[in-house]
Amino acid sequence: MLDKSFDPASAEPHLYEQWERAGAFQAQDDPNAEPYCIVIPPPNVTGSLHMGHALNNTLQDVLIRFERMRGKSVLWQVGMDHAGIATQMVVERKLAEDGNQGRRELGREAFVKKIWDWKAQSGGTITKQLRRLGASCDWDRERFTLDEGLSAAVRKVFVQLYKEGLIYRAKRMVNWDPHFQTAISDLEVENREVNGHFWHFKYPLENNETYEFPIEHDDDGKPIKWETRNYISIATTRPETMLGDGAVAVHPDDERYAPIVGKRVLLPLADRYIPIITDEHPDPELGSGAVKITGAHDFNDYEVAKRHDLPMYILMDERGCMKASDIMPEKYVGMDRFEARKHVIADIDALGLLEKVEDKVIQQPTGDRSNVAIEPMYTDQWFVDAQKLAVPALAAVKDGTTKFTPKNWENTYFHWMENIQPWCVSRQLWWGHRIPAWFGPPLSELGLEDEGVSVFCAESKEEAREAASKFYSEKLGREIKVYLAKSGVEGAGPETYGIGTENGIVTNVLLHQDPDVLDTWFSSALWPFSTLGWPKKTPELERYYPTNVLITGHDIIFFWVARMMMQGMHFTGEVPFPDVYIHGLVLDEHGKKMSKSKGNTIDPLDIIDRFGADALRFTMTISAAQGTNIRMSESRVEGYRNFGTKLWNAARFCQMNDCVPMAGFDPLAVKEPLNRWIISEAASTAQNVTRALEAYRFNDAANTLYRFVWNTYCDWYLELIKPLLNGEDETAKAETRAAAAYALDQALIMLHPIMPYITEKLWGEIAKRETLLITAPWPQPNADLIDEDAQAEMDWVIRLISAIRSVRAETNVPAGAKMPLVVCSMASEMGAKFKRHGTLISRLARAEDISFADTAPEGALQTVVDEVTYALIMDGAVDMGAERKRLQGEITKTIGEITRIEKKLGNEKFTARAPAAVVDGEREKLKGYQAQKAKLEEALARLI
RNA sequence: GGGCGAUUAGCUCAGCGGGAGAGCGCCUCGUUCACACCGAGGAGGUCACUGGUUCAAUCCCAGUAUCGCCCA
Repeated sequence: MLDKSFDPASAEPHLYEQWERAGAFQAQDDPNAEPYCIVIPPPNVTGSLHMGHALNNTLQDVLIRFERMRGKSVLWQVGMDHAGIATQMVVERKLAEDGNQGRRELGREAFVKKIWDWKAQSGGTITKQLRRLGASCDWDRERFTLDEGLSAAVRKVFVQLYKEGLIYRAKRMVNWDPHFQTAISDLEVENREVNGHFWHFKYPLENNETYEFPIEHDDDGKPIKWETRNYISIATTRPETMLGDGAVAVHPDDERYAPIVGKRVLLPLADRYIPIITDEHPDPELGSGAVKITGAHDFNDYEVAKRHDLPMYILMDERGCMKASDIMPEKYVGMDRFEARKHVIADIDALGLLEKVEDKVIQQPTGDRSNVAIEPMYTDQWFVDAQKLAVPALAAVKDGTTKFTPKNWENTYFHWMENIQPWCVSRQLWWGHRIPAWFGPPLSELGLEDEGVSVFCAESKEEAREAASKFYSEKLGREIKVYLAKSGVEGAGPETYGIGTENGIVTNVLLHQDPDVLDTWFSSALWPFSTLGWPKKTPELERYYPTNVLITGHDIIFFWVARMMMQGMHFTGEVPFPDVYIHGLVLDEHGKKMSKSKGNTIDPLDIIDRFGADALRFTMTISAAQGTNIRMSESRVEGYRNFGTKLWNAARFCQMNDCVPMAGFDPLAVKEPLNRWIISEAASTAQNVTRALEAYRFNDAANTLYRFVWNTYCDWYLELIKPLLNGEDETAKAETRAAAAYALDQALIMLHPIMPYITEKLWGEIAKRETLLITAPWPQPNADLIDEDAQAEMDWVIRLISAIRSVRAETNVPAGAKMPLVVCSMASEMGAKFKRHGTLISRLARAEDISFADTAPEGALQTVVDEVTYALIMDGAVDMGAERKRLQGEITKTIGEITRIEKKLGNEKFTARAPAAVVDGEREKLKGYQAQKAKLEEALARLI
């Protein structure tokens, strides 16, 4: 006997173990089974389960379990990424908390070892949490982006792209994070609105020259008043960068400055002269129309500086502190950039050159992890030529090889891909894939004529050494030995090479590997094929690539989807997946993004603890309507927990009534209309759920099941079979028991992908089974199981019972009172129907002594169903006022319908142009309503 | 400034060219042995606004308003 309700806390771990022990999560070997594969969006090794993961992984698991039950050979490829910045940050913080040496004191090797130690101990929390959610991924194939296999894939990709010219090293503007002291990509920068200032400075003209500057204009915009100026006015939101100005630019059409274009101004504080140039970049309408150009510290200025060949003065070091150089005034050296800002402003003011200060809301580029202001910096970095890789990736979505669901996200993808920028992939971190590039001495250092660095990209040290040896030997015309510097040397870089001489002749060189690592997303981009074994031609790669669908949130379309598309197509020649399903975000009850700083996060594990994983999963699934975000509310989860309990109790009822699955039960051989009906309902539910899941319509699938279980099976079927089970007809009883068990099984099977725990538990509890539910076969579509006659008949029974209950309730008949029922029809068909269903109508509607007559007796309660009047005879006082009001209300409603349809049918254009089926349908409806109205009016007339 | 989305019952949301739906909440009644994490019945909506297309618009199109997200 089942307990009164399901206890998730005690049952879930056991069930999960059972699945794992049975090897249910591993793909089958059956070569005839169709393969089905999803790769998990790899969570961070530092991560822990949040609502976004809960949604994302629930949807994946729903599909995975669904396809597994459909008999496919299913692989849910699981794993984590190493999350370069985040992990390094976590471990550095931990070292500091524990009072250990810092990263730099420890040195690279020791520090990286500490991270691995940390990973072994505390990393991967999320994988345990995914198990609690019920995720049926193949843990035996778990991968990590820093695994040897995946790292080999990274090296191969890097080297090949380098050889193809699609990866290059260049000095360019990048987003520099002064906190983490690394470059980051555009995508890792958030533009946040902050209250800042606009400082207006005067830059005096050389030799105290002057010009006439218009200060008043007439209505046509013509200048009418001028003043004599010996300076040009510029405005900036970052005053400290003025120390690195290379020019002042004005728009070529800006006549105000025409007289001074080509002249020079004195850059205050720096005491340098810089030219006034013209460029399209300055907007004459904005500020003074003149713009200072700091080529090495601003993206726009950088473009201007390049166009005009202006010098790029690098002002700061990696921490964002002013750095000693030829152009840096001594007093600012070593100051933090914000400290320097204060001093620059004060010093300009002291010179009388501070014109004014405005308050201004500015877009502050901010590191998404560090939360510090990002500094545009001119540095050497590695870049991927994303523009070229984007071409096929873009085409694949345009031509439908890969489809997004919902489709509108394709626009986002297109827009980004069409405007894609070079991707900065080098990071000045220690945790990640070390860039497989080795630097040697430039040829200029070896007495040969050549500019630039000598770099050797190779998949291994040996290959790098070989390539370098060949290179130098050929160039110098003699055998040159190549040595590799020990890795982990602090401060090493491209300039750290060595030249060995014997007797003044170069005989050997020392190479040094690039100290930087690659962006984590560089390895994540390879995930769909690197996890399957690429570059090796493994059976898994052969079988499961391209994968079937990628499920993710829209926030990483750029970060990940686009990059997987690019790398996948470039290296495998195929798209990584034909479908991309983009789900919404999980928001709090008030529609706000959840965030730790807001304190509005809901912990999925807490929800699981309180309501069970199934309730959380059902909530996620039924809320996942395409194109919508999910507002998470506890009452919703509670409601679906209740749904589980409802299912549980239905099973309990079955158990109490010996409704156990019968071997060899043939649903097609069933006789009782009631049973034919529930089988038919189950079949159409199967059809609808299958279609919904195939189309990623998760909410439809869940809704269909909810209604089938609660509204059809529990509310009606189980109630309707009670009289039968208590009856005398043993044949009918046996059939009903088997049918009830069959329909329950169908519900368990179909609910399993969404609510795996409770369904598996019931599956095992209510009968001896040959297999676990997780591997039970999904219902095959079978049109023969749909019985429209049975559906129509039971629909009538239900509507009749509802109508009688409604009359009783509205006329305040005591709930327990039994009333004689008079069916006002002498049709033989009606008699037959009541012969079949009279007993259960009696029981469920609390009617007795069913009789047939031409007309209703006086003073009875009446209701009309399908044009037949049913009279309930009251014993004692009837609330006739209530009854009159009720009938009058129904008549009014019916007249409303009649009027509406008559108006429609009265429209000649409607009857002429609307499809015949629609017109006929309307005529039928009209007839029905008219008959009903007549019956209702008769009924009203019969009331005293 | 550009793009995308939302506006439907008190709340949270589905639906989407031919009779307005669900869950929660609310009101009334009910502990008859699956379930009070329940059952029965009920109230509640000019489907944001303005135009247009159509025989027919909550649904398609255009515009307006408000809100949200993304990009610059």
